[in-house]
Amino acid sequence: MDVARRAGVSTSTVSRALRGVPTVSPEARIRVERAARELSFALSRSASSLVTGKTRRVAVLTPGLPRAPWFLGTCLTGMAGGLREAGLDLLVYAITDTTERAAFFERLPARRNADAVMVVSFILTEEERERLDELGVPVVYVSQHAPDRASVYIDDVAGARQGMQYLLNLGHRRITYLQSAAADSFVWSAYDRLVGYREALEEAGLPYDDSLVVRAEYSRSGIREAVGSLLSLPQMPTALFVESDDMAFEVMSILRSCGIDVPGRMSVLGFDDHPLAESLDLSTVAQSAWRTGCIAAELVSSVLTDPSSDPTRHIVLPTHLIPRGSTAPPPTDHQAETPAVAQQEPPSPGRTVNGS
Amino acid sequence: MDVARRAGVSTSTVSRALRGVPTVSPEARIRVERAARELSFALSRSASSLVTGKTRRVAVLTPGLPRAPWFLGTCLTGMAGGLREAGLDLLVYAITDTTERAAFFERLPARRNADAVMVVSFILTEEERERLDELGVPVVYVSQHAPDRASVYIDDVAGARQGMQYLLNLGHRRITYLQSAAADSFVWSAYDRLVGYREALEEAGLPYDDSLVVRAEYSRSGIREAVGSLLSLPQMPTALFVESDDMAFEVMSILRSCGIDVPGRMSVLGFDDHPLAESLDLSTVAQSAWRTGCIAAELVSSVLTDPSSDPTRHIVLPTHLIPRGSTAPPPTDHQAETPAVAQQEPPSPGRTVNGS
DNA sequence: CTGAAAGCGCTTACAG
DNA sequence: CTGAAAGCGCTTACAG
Repeated sequence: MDVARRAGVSTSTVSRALRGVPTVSPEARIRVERAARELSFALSRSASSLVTGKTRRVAVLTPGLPRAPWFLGTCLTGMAGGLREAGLDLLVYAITDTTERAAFFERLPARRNADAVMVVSFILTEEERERLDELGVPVVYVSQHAPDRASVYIDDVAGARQGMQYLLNLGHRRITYLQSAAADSFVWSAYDRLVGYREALEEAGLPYDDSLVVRAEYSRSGIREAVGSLLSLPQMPTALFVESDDMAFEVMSILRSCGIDVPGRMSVLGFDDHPLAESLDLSTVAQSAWRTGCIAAELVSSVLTDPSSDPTRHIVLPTHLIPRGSTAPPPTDHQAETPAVAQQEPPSPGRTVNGS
Repeated sequence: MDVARRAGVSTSTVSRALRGVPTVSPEARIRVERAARELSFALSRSASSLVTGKTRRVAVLTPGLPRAPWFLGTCLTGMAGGLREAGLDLLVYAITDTTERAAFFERLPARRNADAVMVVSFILTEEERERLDELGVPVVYVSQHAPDRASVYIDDVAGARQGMQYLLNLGHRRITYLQSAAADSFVWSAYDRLVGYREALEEAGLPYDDSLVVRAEYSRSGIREAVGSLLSLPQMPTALFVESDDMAFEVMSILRSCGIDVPGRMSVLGFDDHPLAESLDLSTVAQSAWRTGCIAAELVSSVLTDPSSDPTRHIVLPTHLIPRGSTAPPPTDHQAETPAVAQQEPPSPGRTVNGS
C-alpha cells in the first residue's frame, strides 16, 4: 500500500487505523489518516470482503416496472440513506418479467454478493421465499407481511379504521370501500384495509353492506365501471374510501366529469399520501414510503450487527389521517330525509336496530 | 473449490468454463456446469474483482429526497434492467443533505467500488464534476446536459416546440409558458424548453410577450400566485404550457377551483407524461424515464466494453405529444372578437406587425 | 485443452 | 501498540 509507505507504518496498521480499531497509537492514526486523505485513498471493498466474508452490501429486489414508481423511488432512497449510516451499500436487482424472475431465483446472483436482502413492492411465492432463505443471509420484507420472516409494513387495519372513523365523524353512514381487483401485489394491504373497514362499521353499530364494497380493475375504464355500479345503487353512498390515492385521483376525476361535486355530493378518501395528494387536495390516510425504507434499512443493519436479534421481527409502522378538501359532511339530502324514508324499501333489520 | 472437485477438474478450468472462455472442452464444460448447478454455486464478485480490477458494478448518484420520485423510481429500474443485460449490478448512493454531499465528494466512496458512475436527478457543480472525473472511471449524466461528459437527455427544445405547435394548431395565439422558479435542478431543461417556446412563436410569426412567461415558486401558493397574475392580465392567455406535469396538475386544480373550465375556457398542456397524466386527462409532451435509464445503462456498458468509444457522447432522446382532454381550441370569445378590438388599449407595435 | 503457481489488496491471528 | 506472514477465492500468464 502506498498509504503505508507514506505514513511510515505497515499495512496492518493502516488497516487498523482506517477501520477505527482502538489498538492504534494516536500518532500512527493521524499519519495514516493524513496519508489516506492526500492520496484520496478508499478501501477496496472487494479485497476486504474476500477476507472478512462480508460484502457490506445489501441487495434489494424490486419489480422492473413498478406499479407505484413514486413509492419505490422514495422507499429506495430511504433505504439507501439508512444503510449508508451503517456503512452499507445498496444493490438493486430489478426484475422485469417472468423469465428474469425465474432466472433470478434459479441462479440467485445475490449469493455471496450481499450480506442481506430486502424485498420491496414485490410479492413472492412461498417457494421463492424459501429459495431466498437458502441464501443464508437475513431477508427483510418491506411494505408487506411475510410469515416467519422479518417484515416492515404499515398498520393497514388501524389505518383503514382511522379513515373510517373520520368519515363516520363527518356524519357519513353509507360508505363504500373501493379496492383494486389486482391480486398480484399488496394483497395483505388490501385484505387488512378491508378488515379495518368492517371493524369500524361494526364498532359504529352500522351493518356491513356487501353492495358497498366494490372491486375495480386497475384501469380508467375499470374504475369508471365500479363508480357506475355505485351511482346506480338504489341508495348511493355518500363517501368513497378508496384503497389507494392513485385510484382515488381517478375516482375524483370521474365523479367530477359526471357533474358530481366532490366533496359536496360525494366525499372521497384515499390511502397513501401520494406526492400529489396535497396538490390535488385529496384527503388520505398517510403512510411514509421514505420512513418505511429507512426503518427497513435499520432493521437490516441491526440484524447484521447483532446476530442475537430476532431475525423474524415484524415492525408495524403507524399511519395518520390527513384531512383535505375531498371530504366533507354528507349532503343534507332533502328528498331522502324524514318524509321520504317511507318511500324507500322497508328498512332492513340492521338499520332499524341502529335507528331505534 | 468444491465445484472443481465435484467436476473432477482444476479451479482454472472451472473459472474458464463459468466465464464462457472458449478454450474448454465440451465435456469439461458440461461437468462444471452441472456441478455448479448442483451446488448452487455463484461466483464471488469480490474475488473476481480483486484480480481483474473490475467490480462489474455501476454506481448511481441520486438525491436522497427526490423532487420527482416517480421519475427516479422509473429511471432506476430502467437502469438496473439495462445493466443486468450487460451483467452489471447497480449500486445506489442517495445523498440527502449538504453534509452528506460534501462527505461524498471528499471521500468518493465509489472509488474502486464501481466501474462507472451515473448521475441522475442531481445537478452537480463543475467542481463536483471534476472530482468525479478524478475517479478515473466513465461518468454518465442522466436527464441532464453535462459539458464535455457523456450525457443522456431528452430534446427539450424540440419537445417544447411540439407542444407549442399543437397549441398553435388548435388555434391558440396567446400562450403562456409557466416555469418553476426553482433554479437548483433541471436547469437546462427549463432553459431549453423556453427556447423551444420562443422558436415556435417566432416561426408562427407571433410576437414574444414577456408578460406571458411567468415563473412560479414550486408550491401550491406560488403556483396560485402565478395563475393569478395571468388571470389579471388585460388580455388573458387561452392556453398554459406548463414546465412539468406536476405543476400542470396543480394549475388545473387551481383553475377549476376558480370556476375556469379546462379546457373550455383555458387549455393546459404539461411536460413529462407523469404516471397520473392519463388518469387526470392531462395533455402533455411525453418523455420516458424508463427508456432514459435504460439507454444510459447501455451507454455505460458500451463505454465499458469498448474503450475506443467516445466517452463524452451525448444521446438525445425524442419526446412526443400526447393529446388528452385538458387541451381544446380556444373559446370563441364573442365580446373580445372583431368589434371589441377597438376597446382594448391601442395595439402594440409587435401586435400590429402581426396583424397587418 | 488443462493444471500448478503466482498474485490481486486487504484482514487477522500471532509473536513481539 | 506494531509488523511479518498467511490466506480469503478467484483469474491469468505460463508451461505442458
